[in-house]
Amino acid sequence: MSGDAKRNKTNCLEDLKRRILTEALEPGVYLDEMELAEEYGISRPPLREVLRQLAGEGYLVLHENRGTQVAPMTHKTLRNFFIVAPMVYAAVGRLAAQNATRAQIMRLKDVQLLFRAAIRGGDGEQRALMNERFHSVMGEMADNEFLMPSLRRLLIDHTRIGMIFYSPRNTEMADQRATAADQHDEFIALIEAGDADACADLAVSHWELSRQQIERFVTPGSIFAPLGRVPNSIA
Amino acid sequence: MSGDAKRNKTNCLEDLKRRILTEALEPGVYLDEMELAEEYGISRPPLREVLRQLAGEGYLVLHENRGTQVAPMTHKTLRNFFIVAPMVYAAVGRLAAQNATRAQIMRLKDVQLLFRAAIRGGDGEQRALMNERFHSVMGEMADNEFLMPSLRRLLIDHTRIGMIFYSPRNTEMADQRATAADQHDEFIALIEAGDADACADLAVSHWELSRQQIERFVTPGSIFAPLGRVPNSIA
DNA sequence: TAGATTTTCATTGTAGACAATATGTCTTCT
DNA sequence: AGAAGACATATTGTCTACAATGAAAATCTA
Repeated sequence: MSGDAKRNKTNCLEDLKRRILTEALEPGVYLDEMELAEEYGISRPPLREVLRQLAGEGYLVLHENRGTQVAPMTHKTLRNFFIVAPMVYAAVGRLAAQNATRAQIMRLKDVQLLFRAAIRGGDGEQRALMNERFHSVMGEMADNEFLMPSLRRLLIDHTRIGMIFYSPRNTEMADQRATAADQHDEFIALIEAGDADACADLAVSHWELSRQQIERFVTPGSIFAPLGRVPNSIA
Repeated sequence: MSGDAKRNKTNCLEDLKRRILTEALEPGVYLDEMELAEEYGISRPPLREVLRQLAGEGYLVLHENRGTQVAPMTHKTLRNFFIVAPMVYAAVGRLAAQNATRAQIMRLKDVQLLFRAAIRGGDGEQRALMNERFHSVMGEMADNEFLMPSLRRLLIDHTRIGMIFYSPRNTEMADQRATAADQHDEFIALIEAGDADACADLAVSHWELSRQQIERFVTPGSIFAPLGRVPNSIA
């Protein structure tokens, strides 16, 4: 049984990411080490390594002696997101067009097919994950270890925010999804052409589309009420 | 003895960071888990947690079943650094001026005193660490969880690069250090005044100073020859 | 002697048992 | 009855021992 331990461990890592991104594990929720270890068929030490790594990548927050929490989303989170996202996305777009390899472009096209399939099928979870992967691949194209950390962090919350609002029937949102998918195709074309300026501009447009969608839902305000406040926080 | 384990663990984390930043542990070097565990008086599982965390923050690179490596610095590293640094530093400067708290400004002043003391004393290691801490505090002032990851990653290599070139006697470099210290004081003043635009501009100037210093030393080219190539790498 | 195969061994990865910390509950006292 | 303190319990953190992987050395074959 222990022969599969490593496989279980990487599966654990990927699956926890998926559950957090899709909000199957909601922001602010506390995790149980024993429970998770048993669930993934590994013991606690390697699980704890996974949790540390996920904390390092911004999926989780570790509280010493008080457990592990799925990264909370507060009102400030959204504000901060709006400040940094356009800057980083534009930079990634530019660099991706400059540095993409043939193999990466092929991967991007594959992901885009899955993305469109998810939209057609009305599968919100898969749509969110494939969108995340699309922009993650663009990040890899940019090939810059100093830009990637912030991009990764942005994509986590961008994906989670997208999951909150998803509603398959709403025609207005369906239109937005169609536009987003078309923009993805444009990304591919511009990257293949190596047109850095246009790709950076498109990244800004793509962001604007997403921003409008978010803002329309934030006005109620209730959604971003304190999800998962830290226990014993002084503030 | 096990009562101090936690203390040893945090000490281990901080000390490894210090050794990496000061290049006491050189880029590309491989670490020995047993050796480190013994050195810090903890067992391997918690040490491995520390290593995972450091990997998540960009200090280390984990190679499955083949050990842990201090993050290498290649020629491309420097190129990528030059692309992202001005963007992130400017953003941090702007946000720090907008969001800094009284307590943070006091901490910044304290760090600045230590920074100047290190320069006067000719202590290159301390100078590098206090410079890192100064900009780290500015990052905390910016108070943006999406910007911080890239800033942290930049500061790691910025500090390591700075350590390579440090020479206490060279008068030209001494002048540059004096200028840098003065700019730090300007940062403090602008942050206290809440002048975001000026603070962003200063961040760019501060970066320019550092960039010039780096470029002067990179022309030889030998320094950034492949330090710490990944074993069995396909590329 | 050169190459390929097997064996050895150092090092990483994991499991299960133990220790320490924090929270919640129950008692006790005012 | 309410609050403070001590205890009990659940959960986190750690240690020792074992398993598995990979690299290097030694052996064998052509």
